[in-house]
Amino acid sequence: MVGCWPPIKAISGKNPRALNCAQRADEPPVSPQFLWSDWQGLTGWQPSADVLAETLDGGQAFRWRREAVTSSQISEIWTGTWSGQVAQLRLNHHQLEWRTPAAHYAATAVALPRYLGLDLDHHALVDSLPWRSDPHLARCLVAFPGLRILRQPLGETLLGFLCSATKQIVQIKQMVALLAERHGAASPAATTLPHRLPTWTELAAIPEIDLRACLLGFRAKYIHASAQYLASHPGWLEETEQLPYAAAKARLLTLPGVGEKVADCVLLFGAGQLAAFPVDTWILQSLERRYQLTGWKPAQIAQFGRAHFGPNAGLAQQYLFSWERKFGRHPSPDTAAK
DNA sequence: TGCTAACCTGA
DNA sequence: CAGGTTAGC
Repeated sequence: MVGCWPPIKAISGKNPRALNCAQRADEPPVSPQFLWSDWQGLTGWQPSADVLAETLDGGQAFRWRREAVTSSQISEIWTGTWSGQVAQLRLNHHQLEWRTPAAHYAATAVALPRYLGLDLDHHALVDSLPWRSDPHLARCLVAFPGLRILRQPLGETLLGFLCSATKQIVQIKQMVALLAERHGAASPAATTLPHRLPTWTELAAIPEIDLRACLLGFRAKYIHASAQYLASHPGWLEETEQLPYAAAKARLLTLPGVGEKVADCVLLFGAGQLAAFPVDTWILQSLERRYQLTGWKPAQIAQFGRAHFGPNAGLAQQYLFSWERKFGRHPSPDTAAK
């Protein structure tokens, strides 16, 4: 079973900022009260509900949860966590708003925009893609306006994608939720908030059998072995993060369980390396169907992707990926247009 | 820059 | 069968 966060009770009501509001005597002492900050507007990004969902829950990250809200004009709230941060996001009349446990406000106010990639000139990045000469790419860009590449912590991203082999997003989310719940530190703000993911040092101390108990299957062996390596090489991930794309990828590929696809995902979503072009089955399918690259092998597709889409190929990849998942479920002999 | 099966588990 | 990697032809 996966734990039930975020706590529904904690979401209700208005801004619980009244610090002088004494805790009621009939409230259970087992649920330590914490205060959410006021909702704050986020500038620099105005995604639709669909694009917000695709960004948070489209396979880049595995620790965001959507909750339906019935009692107001807001239809849903996303709760996510990374590093020591917990944040909620909502769309209020096209305005993206966020809040965090009040005690974390200052840190999250800095960390959230970076996590969402809002410190980058997204328009310029998209404009650098060859959409003028590529009608399918142009169609993908229009279909998901403002879709972002997240900038997640490298170590957590690595863990998530070590879980990802032949698994769907829901299952990966379940694995990392179990890892966090059973082996990660509780949030200092409240027991009802999601735990952190275990650090690689913590993971190294977990017997493989206990990892398997988190539904990891054969992936437990890879995570266990990678954890042994990382625990005995302090600073290895931090150094990897500083390297240029090719060198960083070569290093990641030495970890057990990390192949081409996982390495590129980790670098794209966990290190801001927009040159990384992960080739999974969706991208294989996309380039085969939309670019007539029938029969090309993953390595060839990757080479084509980097050459055709350029230094920000990873951004293009995310649009193609999202489009294929949403619209490409069944083959369509579409735009053979050149 | 070959190719294929085995690897765990459950939506 | 699933958003892959690895061992072993």
